[in-house]
Amino acid sequence: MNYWLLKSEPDVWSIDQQLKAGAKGAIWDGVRNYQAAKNLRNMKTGDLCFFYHSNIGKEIVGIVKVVREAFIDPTDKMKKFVAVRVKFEKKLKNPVSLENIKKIEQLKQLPLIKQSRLSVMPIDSKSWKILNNMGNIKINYGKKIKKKKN
DNA sequence: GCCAACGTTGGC
DNA sequence: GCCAACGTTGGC
Repeated sequence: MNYWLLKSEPDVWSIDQQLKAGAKGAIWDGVRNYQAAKNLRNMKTGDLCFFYHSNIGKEIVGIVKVVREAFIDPTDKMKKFVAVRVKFEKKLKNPVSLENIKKIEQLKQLPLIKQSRLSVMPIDSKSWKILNNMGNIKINYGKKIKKKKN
């Protein structure tokens, strides 16, 4: 099983829209970058992907599962690029922000940080675990805790 | 095949 | 809204 990260601008396609798409899932199309497309081609049914909101939010908000492996992107007239189908798996209890990811030494090597424009990327299993923990357990990442007034 | 010009993505 | 970092395109 391999792990991935998919980026989407939430005003174009968000985790909530993915949720509404239900068990059949939705096509992940529109990728027009060879490196990203190569990653799509390497996805296998059952692989898990983080769902990242770019631009607005800049955080990992959930997890989706690959339910159909790469096929010709129906929106690509040239028929050069591929799409996959993914279904909603879950939302993270605490979205993991880019800001916090950057604070973790082991995560600084991720393409998310190093290649900010790549929209489909592999996530090694160690990083996957770290990010999952960050998403499920509330941790204070070096920020001062806001004290309650009164 | 090189590279300048242009277009796009995405963080800030 | 700006701009850095990429990717792509097209003239040569």
